[in-house]
Amino acid sequence: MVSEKQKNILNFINIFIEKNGYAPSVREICEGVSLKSTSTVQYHLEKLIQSGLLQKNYKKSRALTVNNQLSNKKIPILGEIAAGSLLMAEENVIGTVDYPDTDEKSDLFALSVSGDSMIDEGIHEKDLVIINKNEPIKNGDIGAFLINNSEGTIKFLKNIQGKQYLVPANKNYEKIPVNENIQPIGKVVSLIRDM
Amino acid sequence: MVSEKQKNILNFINIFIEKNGYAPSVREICEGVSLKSTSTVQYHLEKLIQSGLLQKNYKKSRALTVNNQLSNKKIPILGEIAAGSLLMAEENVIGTVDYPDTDEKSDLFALSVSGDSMIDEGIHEKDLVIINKNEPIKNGDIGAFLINNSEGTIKFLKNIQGKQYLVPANKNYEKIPVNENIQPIGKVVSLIRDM
DNA sequence: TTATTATTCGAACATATGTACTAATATATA
DNA sequence: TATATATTAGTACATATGTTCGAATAATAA
Repeated sequence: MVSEKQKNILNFINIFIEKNGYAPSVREICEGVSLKSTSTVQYHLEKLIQSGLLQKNYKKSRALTVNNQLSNKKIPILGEIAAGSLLMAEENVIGTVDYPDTDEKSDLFALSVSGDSMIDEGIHEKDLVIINKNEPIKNGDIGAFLINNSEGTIKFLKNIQGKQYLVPANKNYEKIPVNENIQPIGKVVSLIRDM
Repeated sequence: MVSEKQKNILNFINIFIEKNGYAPSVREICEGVSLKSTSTVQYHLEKLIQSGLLQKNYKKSRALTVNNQLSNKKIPILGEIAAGSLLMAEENVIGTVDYPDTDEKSDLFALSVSGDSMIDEGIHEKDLVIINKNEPIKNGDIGAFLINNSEGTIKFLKNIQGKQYLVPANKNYEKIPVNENIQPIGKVVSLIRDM
């Protein structure tokens, strides 16, 4: 529905606002996206408005607002996972990380990776993994699990010959059969590494 | 230094922006703070600018920005790197990513990783790497480089026996001696992977 | 092919908007 | 008191800016 040029324009507006603090004029958009005519821009703006991606105020200068409902929210970073039910207790929050809020229903938190059991998947020690507690861990997904109500871990969830296993991505570790001592926390949805 | 009326105006501008997403015009400020003349508003705006509380762009409509420093900024995601000097051209921007703005002097952009030359460092295809153009790439750092003014790549920068090399993290690739065809872009400061 | 839709341009128009200038009034300062 | 500074208003001007219209071209569907 929205063409490449329209996405291009939307991006330009976004970046312009971010850089300048106010929206670009029609003619500034012209320059920014290599269009010669203001009416062409007008045309695309109408399209973007119809698509609900942009809002405009009739006859007002620079009165554009982009529908970035994707505001950012601060996600708690948990340190040690003490006990299952106390998972989100304030005592365990060691920091926050900014993360774009994509989904209203998602319940996110971050965990600092310890150990190298997922090294072959490019998940390193001290990487920050974002976990969505509301997203189920499906076969083949990487998820966060609580073992014996005390130890938190990141592993693949895999179905092998009808049985479920937590599978590491490291030949030096063994897979762990899923039993009543293993409690799923949520799916790993993102990874952040600062270097 | 700043009078009540000026605080009043600043407050009105702040609320207006919060409500509408763009700054008010001079005449809208007139109405908002019960002043009859645009020149009176102009007068107060000058005062506020002198006090460093407001910024304005000469002759541009609604180009007011209040000095409220925000924590997050949108970083452009570049697609193909066409040619060296065109690196940041709007045509190449394929999206934006939210990232906490840590440093005023940093000039950040994001690049989607293509290829597997850094796989042993846990940098996968389609990972997003954040690059700071203003941070020099030191020995042992991972940096972004432009080869032959056409191809962008992520590699280790390593000093081996007095010579500089771009070193991949993959046994299947060879290291590349740094010469005039290789142009550093910036240091890789972060990695984001969505799963 | 023909018809339809999407995209682009140029030119002109109407006005929203920032700016400049002068003057009047209040408020402080000497 | 006189003098300077702060604040407000009115008017007019220049132009930055959104909008409209008509037409040409490109892309797509029928």
